[in-house]
Amino acid sequence: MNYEKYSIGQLAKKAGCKVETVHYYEKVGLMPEPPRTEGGHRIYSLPHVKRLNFIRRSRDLGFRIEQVKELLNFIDEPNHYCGEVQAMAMQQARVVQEKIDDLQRLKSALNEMV
Amino acid sequence: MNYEKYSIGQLAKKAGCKVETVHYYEKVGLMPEPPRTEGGHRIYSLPHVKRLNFIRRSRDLGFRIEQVKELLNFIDEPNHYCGEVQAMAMQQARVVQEKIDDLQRLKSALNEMV
DNA sequence: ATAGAACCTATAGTTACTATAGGTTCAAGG
DNA sequence: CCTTGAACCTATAGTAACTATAGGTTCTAT
Repeated sequence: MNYEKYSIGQLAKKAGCKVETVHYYEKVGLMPEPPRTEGGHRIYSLPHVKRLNFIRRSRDLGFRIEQVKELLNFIDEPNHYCGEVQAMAMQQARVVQEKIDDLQRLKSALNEMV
Repeated sequence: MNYEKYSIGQLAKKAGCKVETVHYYEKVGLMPEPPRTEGGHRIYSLPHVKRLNFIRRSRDLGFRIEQVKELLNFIDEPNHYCGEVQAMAMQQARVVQEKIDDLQRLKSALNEMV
C-alpha cells in the first residue's frame, strides 16, 4: 500500500513541463512542499502528478495562477455542500462555458477556410 | 462611405483592454501602424476594432502572440485555396478542438460539485 | 484663450515562467 | 568501496506579455 515515488524530474516529465516550473509552482503556493530525501531531494507521489497535470492544463487554457488556485480550492475543499462554494463553482462553470463558445466560433472560422 | 473613426482610447474600450496594450501590440506587429492626425494621434476604424477583439479573445484562450499571428494570417491571407494554408488551418482547428475537450472536462468536474 | 482630459514616447515594474551558475546528492559501473 | 556523471539543490538573471509611471504635447469644450 505504499505508493510509487517520483523525483522532480520524473514528475515534470509526466506533466510535460520543466523542473524549474515545478520549483516556481511550489514557491507561489500552487504545489505543496513535498517530503525530502536525507540529502534534500524532493519526493513526489501520484496525487502530485494529478495536481500538476491539472495546473498545466488550466494554465494552457488561459486561466491565471490566481484563478487556478480558486479551481484547486474546489478540489481540495471537502465541503462542497456549502452554498457559497457551490455558487462559486457555478460561476466558474459559466466562465468555462464562455471559453468553450469562443473556441467553437474560432474552430468554425478555421473550418470554413478549408 | 467614409467609415467611423476611433481614437486609441475608444478602440481600447471597445475591445476591453488598455491603451498601453494596443501600443504593445503595434510594437510587436500584431496591430498595424494606423494613420495619424496632424498632431500625431493614432486614428483607427472598424477593421481595427475587429482585429483587436480577435487578438484579445485568442490571448484569453491561451494562445501565444506567435500563435495569434498564425491565426491572423488565415484571416489576412486571401488565397485559402493553397493546400499548405488549408493544412495549417486544419492543424489549428485540431488544437482548438483539444482545448474545447479539456474545457468540457473541467466544466463537468465543476458541475459535479454543485 | 485656456484648462484638463486624452494622447504621445520612453522607461520601469509585474507575472509566469525559463535559463544559467555554482555547488551537492544519488546511483551505477569498476 | 569509490568514483563519475546525471540529476538534483538554491539563488539569481533573463524573457514574454503586459501594466504603470513620468514628463511632455495635442485636442476639445467652454
